[in-house]
Amino acid sequence: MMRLSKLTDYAVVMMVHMGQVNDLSSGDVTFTTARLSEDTGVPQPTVAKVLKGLSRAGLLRSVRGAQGGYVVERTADEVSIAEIIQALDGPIALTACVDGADDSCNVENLCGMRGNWNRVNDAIQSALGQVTLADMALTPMEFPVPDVPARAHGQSPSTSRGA
Amino acid sequence: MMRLSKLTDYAVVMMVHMGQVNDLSSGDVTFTTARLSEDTGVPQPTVAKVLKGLSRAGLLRSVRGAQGGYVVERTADEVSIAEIIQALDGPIALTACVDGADDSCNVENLCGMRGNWNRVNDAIQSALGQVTLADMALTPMEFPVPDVPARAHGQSPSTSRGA
DNA sequence: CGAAACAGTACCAGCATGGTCCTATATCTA
DNA sequence: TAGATATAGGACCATGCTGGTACTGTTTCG
Repeated sequence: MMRLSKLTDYAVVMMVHMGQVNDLSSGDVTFTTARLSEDTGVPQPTVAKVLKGLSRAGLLRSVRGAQGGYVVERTADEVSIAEIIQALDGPIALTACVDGADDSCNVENLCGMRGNWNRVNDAIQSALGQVTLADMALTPMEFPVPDVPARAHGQSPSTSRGA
Repeated sequence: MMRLSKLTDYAVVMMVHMGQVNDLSSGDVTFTTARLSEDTGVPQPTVAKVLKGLSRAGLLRSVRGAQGGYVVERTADEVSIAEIIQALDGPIALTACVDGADDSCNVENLCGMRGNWNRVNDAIQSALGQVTLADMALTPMEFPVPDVPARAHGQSPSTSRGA
């Protein structure tokens, strides 16, 4: 469930990547979509689409023209996952019964309790808001997840294609 | 983003409804899909599909044969939104890079940090786990949302077709 | 034995997502 | 100034998933 879009996934990856490169160069590196495409393996047009969204949301600054590209505006610990998600997938809303829902809610019988979804959304929003890019950049493999498929509630990092 | 499936939405509505009816009758009422369809306005086959999932997950008990139907197994405050979501939409996993992803992750370059999505998922899981059906059943209309379309981040209880 | 009601599966339509392409615009360099 | 570079913005199409339906089987009551 709640499979967030690939675009968002890419976005996080790219933001983390840019942050890391930026760190090494200790300066504001300008990334072209071409370079990011190489670095990540994501096709160039798609990279463009992702970065466009991020830039529109203010997470990146775009520099047009020759020698142009994208520049990160904030450090990794200043950007939350929630922001990235919202930048690409729109507002965090769990139910389909959001404002635009003209005729979705004509099933009056089952509405009436719908407003309470807000609190669910808030909970999620807050949860996502607490995870920053810096968290996502933490040591890739050095996790307390041995190769034993612990599976608390599903899903181990990479192994588990066995199923 | 993260639009959870309608099925899940229906599920929550039905669970809440059954809980309320159960409360009034102070007993274990047996609900047929036909009745729930009437009560909620959701087409019968769809109701069946939803309840089947819930029953398979152990949230409901099914009684086959004549006079059969579905019976709620737990009270509203014992069932979390997370459980319902998982019952219908599968495990709560935000990224597409979950276990079954054989070739999604062959873009090795961008993987390596993917494991960290787990913590995000955990955060969400925990957030959703704290909201119970009882919470969702709270006073439908008595919310600090007047009839002015305030729309903080969308969605007012029942009005909203006005748009 | 027949009716009622769930179980399971297969099937189809609609729609959002993901990805591509094209054109316009801005900037740098020669 | 002219050309090259690179983003901005939007349109466009294909794929896959979701939502919904129908059909058949199985269980239980009367």
